[in-house]
Amino acid sequence: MGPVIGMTPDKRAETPGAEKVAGLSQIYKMGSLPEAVDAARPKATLVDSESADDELTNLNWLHESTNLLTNFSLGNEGLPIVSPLYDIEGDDVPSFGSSCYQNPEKKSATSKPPYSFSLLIYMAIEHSPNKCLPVKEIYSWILNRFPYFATAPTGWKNSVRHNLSLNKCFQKVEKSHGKVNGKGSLWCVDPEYKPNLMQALKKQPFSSASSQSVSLSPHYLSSVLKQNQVQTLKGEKPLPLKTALQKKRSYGNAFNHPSAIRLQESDSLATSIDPKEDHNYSASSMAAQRCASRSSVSSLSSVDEVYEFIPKSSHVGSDGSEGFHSEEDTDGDYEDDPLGDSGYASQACADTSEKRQSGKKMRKQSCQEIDEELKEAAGSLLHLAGIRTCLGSLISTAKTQNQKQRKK
DNA sequence: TCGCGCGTAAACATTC
DNA sequence: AGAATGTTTACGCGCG
Repeated sequence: MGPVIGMTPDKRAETPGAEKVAGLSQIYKMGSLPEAVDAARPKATLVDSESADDELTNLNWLHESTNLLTNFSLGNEGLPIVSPLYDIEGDDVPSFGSSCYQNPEKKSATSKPPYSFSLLIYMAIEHSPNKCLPVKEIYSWILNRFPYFATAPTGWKNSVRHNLSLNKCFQKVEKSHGKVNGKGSLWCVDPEYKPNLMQALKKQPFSSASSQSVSLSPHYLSSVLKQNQVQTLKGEKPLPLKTALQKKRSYGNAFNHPSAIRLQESDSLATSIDPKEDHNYSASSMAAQRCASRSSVSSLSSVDEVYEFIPKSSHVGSDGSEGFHSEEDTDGDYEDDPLGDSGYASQACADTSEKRQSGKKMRKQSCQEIDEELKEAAGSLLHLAGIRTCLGSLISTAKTQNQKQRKK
């Protein structure tokens, strides 16, 4: 697929699937623009905290970070999602000049879409409310968006499946334990690879090139908190949160985004990568850091918290013994789909309330996790504070006793 | 020229 | 049994 020039975000009215997806844009409007979230929220808090910089050892920074974490515990609304959806929906992207962003999808009614299958799949999945789709719905989305495929040879479906299987960006999620209705699994985008996909999308000549800024994940902040804790334990002055964050941020994306590591250190990394393993979007470089960085994934989509991914290398039995289940049963999402083929997307519109509820559940869950981390961090700090107080009182007691003894 | 990303085709296995 | 789905392999093409 070669690059195709031009694309306008507002092609809803022109494509069959437009109405369906238009509803989804509402969901995305729940979230702020990536930069807005990333920059505005945390930074605003940090600026407020400036006055506390002189009191490095007090717990103010914890409160500040609590505020930060609260901001990030709201689920997708607070997440710095950088998504092609912004590109496509376009509603929230003021930076699009129509001059550089015409309508390739419109064009693609008769010609091939400007996206690779990987990106098409990515977009399809990202458009889904739950950020995961069965193959069939991926087909549907692509067909709706790119009528080209309606007349194209059926081989493209094979290519889609081929991409899903081969591309490490995509992870399979078991639909449900029962699997009563429908075959196959749901496919999600591995959050670790989202930056890579975004990068790939940005490489499209018409892409929005929305900036990819470092996001502050709860885990990331937590790590800052813990680092400060350690410093406190060591008797060192912990850095004010603001400073600590800036320090970590100074490592740029490399700190948080494996993809960014590749982008910035591609040379060094590329040489250490087994090309065989490195399929799309430098998969192995990502995989290498996956275990370690899983907890610091910056783009915590709802899917991240709800599903565990099925490793592609492992052939998991249908019983899912080694496989993964959604903590929340996805049956409600896909099974008993009365709409058949067009099903998921349109159903998504109809089931918005259900989705919202499940979204709330997810957010609740993530909130709880974050709360637990916060509690843990706060607990440790309080513990330290307690120890300090005890030590202080012990020392003062000892001093007074010494003085008394001397007087005697 | 070579490596890489990508598209395509095909064979095969699994599941429903 | 047949269709849908998932996996794997192979090959060719374009690009840097």
